[in-house]
Amino acid sequence: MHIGNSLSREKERFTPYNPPYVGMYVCGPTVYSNVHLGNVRTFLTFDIVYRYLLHLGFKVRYVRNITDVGHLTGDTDDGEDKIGKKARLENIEPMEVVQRYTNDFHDVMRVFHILPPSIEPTATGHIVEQISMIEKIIENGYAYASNGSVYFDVRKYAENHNYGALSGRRIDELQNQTRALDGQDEKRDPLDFALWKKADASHLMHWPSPWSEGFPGWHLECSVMSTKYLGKAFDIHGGGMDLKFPHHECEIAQNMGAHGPEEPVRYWIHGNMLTVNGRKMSKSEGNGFTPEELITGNHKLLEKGYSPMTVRFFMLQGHYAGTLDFSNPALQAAEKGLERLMTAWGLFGDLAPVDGAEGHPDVDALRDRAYAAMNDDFNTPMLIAVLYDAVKVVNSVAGGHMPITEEGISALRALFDQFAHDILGLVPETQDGAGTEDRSDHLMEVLCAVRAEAKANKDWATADLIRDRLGALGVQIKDSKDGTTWTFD
RNA sequence: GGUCUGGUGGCCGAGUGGCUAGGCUCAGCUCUGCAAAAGCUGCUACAGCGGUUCGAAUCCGCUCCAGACCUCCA
Repeated sequence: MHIGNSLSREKERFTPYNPPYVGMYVCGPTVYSNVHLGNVRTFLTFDIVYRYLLHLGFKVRYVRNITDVGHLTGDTDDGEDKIGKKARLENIEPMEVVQRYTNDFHDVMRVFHILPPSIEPTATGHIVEQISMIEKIIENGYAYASNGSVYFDVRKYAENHNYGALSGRRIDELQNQTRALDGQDEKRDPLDFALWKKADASHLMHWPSPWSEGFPGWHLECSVMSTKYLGKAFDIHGGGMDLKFPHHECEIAQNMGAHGPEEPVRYWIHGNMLTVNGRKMSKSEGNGFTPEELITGNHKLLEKGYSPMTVRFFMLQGHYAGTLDFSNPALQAAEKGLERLMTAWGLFGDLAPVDGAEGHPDVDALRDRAYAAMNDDFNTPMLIAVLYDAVKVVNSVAGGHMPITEEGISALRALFDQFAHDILGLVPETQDGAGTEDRSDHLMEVLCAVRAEAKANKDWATADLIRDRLGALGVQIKDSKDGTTWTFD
């Protein structure tokens, strides 16, 4: 298997440090507002990585954090904690903010069938560890305290480390660009970043430390929690493209500043952005959808509602490393495509072997291509193309156009179960009121029997009446040689 | 300005130095009482200009265009 490593900018063969164990860390959300679809895309990307590694038999420890403190609204010293700000605005405790949006995040993950990680640590749960990591970095000479805050000494670090290796930035160029920023009096150098910030009187979230009553810096929690649960050097670190700099660059610096020269992460994976009309989806642009808006279609940029599975499928039709543009025609195409895939998948129930000397489908070849697609940097669009070839096979067999053996059918079924279900996480969307399904199926059988009787008598008026009236209710009738089937909207 | 992505047929979106991606749309055919579904067929693209090559959309250079990051953002 090969992974596109953003550290080397090349596809590299995946070899874990300690097989069959794999450690994977993904930067989770900051829980101060609702997640939008752009966030969902990133977590979906790593859901696929996680699922595929599990499918291959790896024992994966998947750590995805919740950032519940520490990120400021701006770079200046008077910048306010986002969570604190929200708490002030809504007149509630910061931890209420955190809880509310953590719950929301979990709900959204569930709606999109994104598996929960093995460990979901929070920044506030690791204040002690963060303080001790700062102490280590100071001990090693890469950080200094100043007026109750602690800063990472980027210049000092860069003397014997390659700061900027991940993002391709050169320190001298960064220097030029940062010079203009203000509110940096405490720093020795504008490039330095905070490990600990002294809290001013208005700050709601603060903890005691050797330096001041304050709160941890922006990038520290991920270094601390990845080290704690995955070790000083682990296999995969993921996150959105927009975290590459400065967040991940700082993480590397903190890890190496604290623990020594070993690269903390072997494979960096960055998911690309979701765009809307060519623009990055973000909260400030007002072009982000919440899942609710998406499902109901209640948003000015949406022509109609789209189901979570449609969106999941749509996102998987593009490769994670490229940007993906969110548009109504593209969503509608995905909706139809998914329906065709699901319909074929549902046909397995009544698929029977068909005799024939020649023209048997080569299911082994399909499976090989499916693995080849996933092994090539989790190429889900290519996998989906393979699945569509399998759809054609299923439909041909179902239509009696193609011979197949009993083994062929079960191999085909396994292909769908493993790749569409286990790996892509696609499941048929449940109709409202699952408990009523049996009864409505029985009712449909009755109606179809009546209609078959009418058709046998060439009473087309009655047959069409039944079909049209059911169609108006959202039930599609499809006749074939072997009988009649139906689908619900 | 720097760093980094990308520009593919009507739309979305893969990929590869030479051989059909796939989905959606559209047209035709088969099947069918009609319809739908399904199957088959067609619409054959790779920003522009140079270069390397027997051969490039795929490699190299330049140009143009778009986007992201460089301040919090998945």
